[in-house]
Amino acid sequence: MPDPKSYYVTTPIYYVNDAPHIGHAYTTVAGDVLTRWHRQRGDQVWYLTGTDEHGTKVERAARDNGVEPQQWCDRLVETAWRPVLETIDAANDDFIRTTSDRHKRGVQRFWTAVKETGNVYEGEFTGPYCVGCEEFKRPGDLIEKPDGTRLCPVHDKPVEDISETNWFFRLSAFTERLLAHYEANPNAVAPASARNEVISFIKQGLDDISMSRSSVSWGVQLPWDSEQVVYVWFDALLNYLTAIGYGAREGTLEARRFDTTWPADVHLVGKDILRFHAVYWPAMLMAAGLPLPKQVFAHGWLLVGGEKMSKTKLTGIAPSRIVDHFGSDAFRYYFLRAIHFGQDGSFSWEDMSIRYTAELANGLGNLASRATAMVDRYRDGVLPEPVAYTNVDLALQDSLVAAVERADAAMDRLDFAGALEATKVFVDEVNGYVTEQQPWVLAKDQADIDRLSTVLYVMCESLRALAVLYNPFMPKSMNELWSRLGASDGLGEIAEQRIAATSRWGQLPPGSRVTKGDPLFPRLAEPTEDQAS
RNA sequence: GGGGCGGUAGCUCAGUUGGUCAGAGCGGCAGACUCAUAAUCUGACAGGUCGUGGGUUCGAGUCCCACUCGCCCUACCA
Repeated sequence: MPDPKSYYVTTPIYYVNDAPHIGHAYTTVAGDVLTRWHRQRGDQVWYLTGTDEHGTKVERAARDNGVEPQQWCDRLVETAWRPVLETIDAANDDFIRTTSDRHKRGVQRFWTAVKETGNVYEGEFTGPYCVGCEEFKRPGDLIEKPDGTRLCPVHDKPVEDISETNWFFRLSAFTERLLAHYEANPNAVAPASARNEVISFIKQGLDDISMSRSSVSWGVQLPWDSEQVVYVWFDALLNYLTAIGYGAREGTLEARRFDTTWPADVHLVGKDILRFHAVYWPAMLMAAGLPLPKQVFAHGWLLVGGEKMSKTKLTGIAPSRIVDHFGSDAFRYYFLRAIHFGQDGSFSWEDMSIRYTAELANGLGNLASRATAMVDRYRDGVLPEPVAYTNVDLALQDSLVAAVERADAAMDRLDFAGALEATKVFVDEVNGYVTEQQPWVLAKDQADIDRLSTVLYVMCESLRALAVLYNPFMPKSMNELWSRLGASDGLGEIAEQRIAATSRWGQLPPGSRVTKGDPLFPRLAEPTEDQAS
C-alpha cells in the first residue's frame, strides 16, 4: 500500500543576514498552527522551514567580520535563527539550509535537468551597476536626477550600465501555461488580492530571466559553467524540493519522502516575495516537469506605528521581547487573532496587552479557573457525572457543534482569525452559561445536588473541547489545561485528539481528577516604556 | 511610468453573489452577580451622511467612472 500523501507546508527560508523579527516569527507561527491543526485532523503532515544563506550580502558581511562565509552562516543559524523556533514553540519537521550538501546537490540536479529541456540558454544581461556596492541595482531604487543621470541610493554616485554573460531561464515560454494554470486553479494563489496581482503581472507578458551570476562567488556553482553561480532566488526556491529528497536515488528513504510529500499544499510567503513563488517558481517546476504547489498564500505585513518593520528604521522587534513578557502561547494567539491572515496588521504593545487581558486572562483563563475551582471546592476535585441535561445544556452543546464547524471551515481558508473568533464565541457562551446557572447557588441547597453535578460537568466538558480546539494555537497552556482537567487518563494526549470528534459530547470521563492551579494566563502588568520602546 | 490593495462607530477591524448590512470586539455609560485571575453576565444603552464626487438600479459600503489619501510590487528584507 502506498504511503499517504503528507500535507506539506513551508515557510520562506529566511535570509540569514537579517535579524529575526516578529514578522519572520509570524509566518512560522502561522505554518506551525496550520500543521498542528492538520495533525489533529489526522493528516500526515510535513512542516519545513529553514535559511537562505547565499549571496553577496552574506559574503560581504562575513568578510567584514573576518570569517569565512560558511562560518558566518553557521553562527547566525545557531545563535539567531534556530533559537527563534524554540522561542515561538514551532514544531517543524525539518530545517533546510541552502549551504547544506543535500540542497546544493539538488539545485545542481534540478538546473541540469532543466537545461536539458532547452529552457536554459546563454545570454547577455545588462543593468545598472554600482561599483561601490559591487552589485546590480534595481532601476526603481535609483535616484533619478533632472539631467537624467541615475545615482545609487547608498553611495549617491552614478551607476553605469554593465553587461555580463549569464545563463537565462526561458520564463517567457510559460506565460500561457501559467495563465491557464491560475484560471483552472483559482485557489492556487490566495488571497484574492494576491491572485489578482499575479495574474495581471503575468498578463503583461513575461521576459526571460537571468538565472546565474558571474559577479557573485558565494552560491551554488552551475554544473556546466564553473565561472557562474545560481542566482540566489533560483537557488533558494528549490529548498522546497531539496529538503524532501528531490533527486534522490530511487528506492531510498529520501526518494520515498519526496514521492509522498511533493507537491506542497501551502507555501506561506510574505507578499513581497509573492512574484517569485507564484510566477517564477511554478514556471521552473513546469520546466522540470514537476507538479505545481497547490497553493501559495501571501500574508500581509506587521506594521509598527503604521509602518512596515524594517531593520534600517530599527522598528524590527525580536520575538523574544514579546515572548518574554506574554509567553509563546499568547504570542501565537495574538498575531493570528488580531490580524486577518493575508492583510496587513498593526502591532502595538497596548493592543496586545488589551487583547491578552480580555480574551486570554479574563475570558478563557478565568473560565478555566472558575470551573476547576468549583469542582475542587464542591466535589473535592472529582468530576461528577451529569444527571439530566436541560434545554440550556443542550443549546450549549449545539453551540459547540457550530463552533467546531466554523473553526474547521475557517482553517481550510487559512482564516486563523475566523477560527479563533468562532472558538472565542463559545468561550463567551460558556462563561454566560456559568453566570446564569449559578452553580454557587446550587451548591447551597442539597436539593440541587444533581443539577450542580450536571452544570459542573458541562463546564469541564466544554473546557475539554476548548483545549482541543485551542491546542494548535497554544500548545503549552492547553496541555496544562488538559492535565488540570485530568483528561489524559481517559482520553490520552491532547495532541492526539481529533478535530472532527471535538464536538461529540461526553468524552471527559466522570471521576476524572480535576485540579485547580495558578492562572493559565495571569494578568500582567502593563509593559514598561523600556519594553515598549 | 505600469500593476495591485486599502480608506466602515473614539480605537482595531467584519461585512459571500447589490435589497433588516449599518455590524463585532475593545473603550464609555447603566444594571445584575460573587464561583473565578477586582474576573463574569445583561442592556430592545450611547456612538458612523460606510474617503470625495458622479453614474447604473425600484434599491449600493456592496457594481461602473473620476478624484483624493495611505500602503505594496516592478530581478535577493516575513
